Amino acid sequence: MQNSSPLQTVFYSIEKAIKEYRKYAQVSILKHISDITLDQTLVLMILNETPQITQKDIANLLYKDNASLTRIIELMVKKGYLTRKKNHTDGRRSQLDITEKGKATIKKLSPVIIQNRSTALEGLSEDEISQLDSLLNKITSNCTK
Amino acid sequence: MQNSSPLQTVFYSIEKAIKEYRKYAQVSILKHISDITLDQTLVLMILNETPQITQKDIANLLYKDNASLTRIIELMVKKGYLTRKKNHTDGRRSQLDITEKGKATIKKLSPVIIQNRSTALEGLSEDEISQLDSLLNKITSNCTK
DNA sequence: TGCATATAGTTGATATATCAATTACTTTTG
DNA sequence: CAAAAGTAATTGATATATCAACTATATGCA
Repeated sequence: MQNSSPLQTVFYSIEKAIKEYRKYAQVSILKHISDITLDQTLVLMILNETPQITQKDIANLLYKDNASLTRIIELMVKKGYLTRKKNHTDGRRSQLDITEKGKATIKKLSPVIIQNRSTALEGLSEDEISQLDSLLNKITSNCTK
Repeated sequence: MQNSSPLQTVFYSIEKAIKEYRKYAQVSILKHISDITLDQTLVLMILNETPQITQKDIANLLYKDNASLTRIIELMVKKGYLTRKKNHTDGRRSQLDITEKGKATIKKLSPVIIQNRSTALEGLSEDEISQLDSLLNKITSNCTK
């Protein structure tokens, strides 16, 4: 890795892989629902599994900034996927609830997401996937300590 | 991989790794130069190696949209890292030239970028890095065909 | 209790991502 | 050569990323 060229490093491969996956996933989502993004879909799925979760924790799960989450949620409320009100026991929190439209969307898109992932991982064995995961986690940990 | 949970997939590890790397790299760049981003630095380095390159090709190298590149270049011109004029032989192209400020920046930041990468890859063998690369490329190829 | 500190979320400013439409120019081809 | 097709870059619109400052509320501890 003593290549001083700005390119040809594994970081470009990482960028490329995640961008192509996101692009592919977005296109495949849009074949079913025309006004939702991949991230918004993931927010729906997370809320569906963990209804009491805070925006902060959703942000952490998706590796997003709180500010980004605020705006993503805003759009989702505006488009009728969610409602937002204050939490009774803790006035700082928002209580996010999935609307009927949101529920229908989850039903429609969950299998799409699963299918996308499995397409993207075609030809990789379980061992390879777990090694990939572990190598990536090493990089993450090198960058965060 | 038959987990229907939106989380716990390798895609999150990919996102996380690249985001943490970019964050780490950006912080380390800002210790040396206060008004430049990682992407802008990479544009400088690419231009330095390939002075005649088009914006389109820079965009392809960095996996960015042409529109993004236009705006990144705009900011770099505004901040005095580059100049832009029309190419004589092909009027559609821009001729981008690195200013003295840009050259000084490359000199200062090239070793920083290399150091960042090597820190991020600490503890990974060459074999592991090339396996990581190859697994990521499989994902990319699954998503693009 | 009462203040310091911590936490959840918002807002502003700026940078980037993405798609579609458009401009300006070039190349191809009939 | 002229029209058609292709290419490089820009622009507009919208979504997201990121940092810093801020608001509102909650909690810890003297």
